[in-house]
Amino acid sequence: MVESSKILRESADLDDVDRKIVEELQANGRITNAELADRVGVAASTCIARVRSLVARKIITGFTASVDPRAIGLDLEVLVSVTVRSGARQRITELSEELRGLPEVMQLFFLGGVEDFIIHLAVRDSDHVRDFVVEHLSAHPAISSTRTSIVFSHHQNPVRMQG
Amino acid sequence: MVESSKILRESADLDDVDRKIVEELQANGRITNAELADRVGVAASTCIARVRSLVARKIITGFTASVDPRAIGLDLEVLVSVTVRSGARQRITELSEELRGLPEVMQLFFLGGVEDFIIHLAVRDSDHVRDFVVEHLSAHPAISSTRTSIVFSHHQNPVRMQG
DNA sequence: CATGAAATTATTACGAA
DNA sequence: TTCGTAATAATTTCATG
Repeated sequence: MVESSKILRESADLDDVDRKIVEELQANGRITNAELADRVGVAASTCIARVRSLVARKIITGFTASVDPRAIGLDLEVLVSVTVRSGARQRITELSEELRGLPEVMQLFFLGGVEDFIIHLAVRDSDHVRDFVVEHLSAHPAISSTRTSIVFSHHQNPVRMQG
Repeated sequence: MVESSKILRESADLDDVDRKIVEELQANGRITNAELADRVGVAASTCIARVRSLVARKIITGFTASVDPRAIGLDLEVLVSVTVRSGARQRITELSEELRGLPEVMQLFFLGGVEDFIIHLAVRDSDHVRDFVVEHLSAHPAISSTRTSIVFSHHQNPVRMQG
């Protein structure tokens, strides 16, 4: 089925206009359509159709405001590495769902390797970390061990085209 | 200086309207101001002033489109843990600046603990990971060791109020 | 600070190329 | 698909409470 795999790749293929739109919207997701159209060099009506197509094709998965955790009293970020008890691996999915719902959890990486998860937390202080780990991790029957590291700084980049 | 520390905290303090705006804009950063005002229950002119204040106070640090790396041919995500050579710790800052500029790097966590960094990469395939590690990490004089883990899945949550 | 109203801009269907 | 246009809708300034 060479055809269908080619079609699948083509459907995600971005031309120069799409690429520029994606770049601009990653840098400023609240830019007006008119301004975006100007920057990209197409008509406003073309631009809005392109943006909708990018969203419909799930190339753009959403638009979000970035919030500084420190600005709302969450002064401490940590990464917690978690190892799941062998024989409880089938419970990883339900555990991950549970963790995702907790307000402290900013990110969850489900991994292959020695560690099964890494949890990125934003919390008030070190007492809050301890409470989180005790309540949601140490006590959990599927969890074998955890390791907590302080995050001194954290940078997030836009997704960039490569190759 | 009880006063000044109180003032600092107050300046970041959000009332119910601010909290609702932050929540809505994290869920949909491209919502119109009119719609946002409706949802929050204030006049459009009030709403836009609140949003600007949140941005001016750096509570909202930006607005971005979320892009699916797989949709643009970056089919593999990995975390690379990096340990810096003791005696080269003062070079961590410059190394981090260098890494941030690379297109593969989506996130960079600068840590306290056994590992000094964790790098979150989006790449084409395993050859691409190997090339990245060889070119930018193994060869670097400040780097002592690296460990790479495949990311099976990755979830990102909005920042949520706590307490 | 918040609001409503007025003026300015932006969004968006749609017809034509 | 792209564009220009025209109607609709949103944004933003500002005077007033």
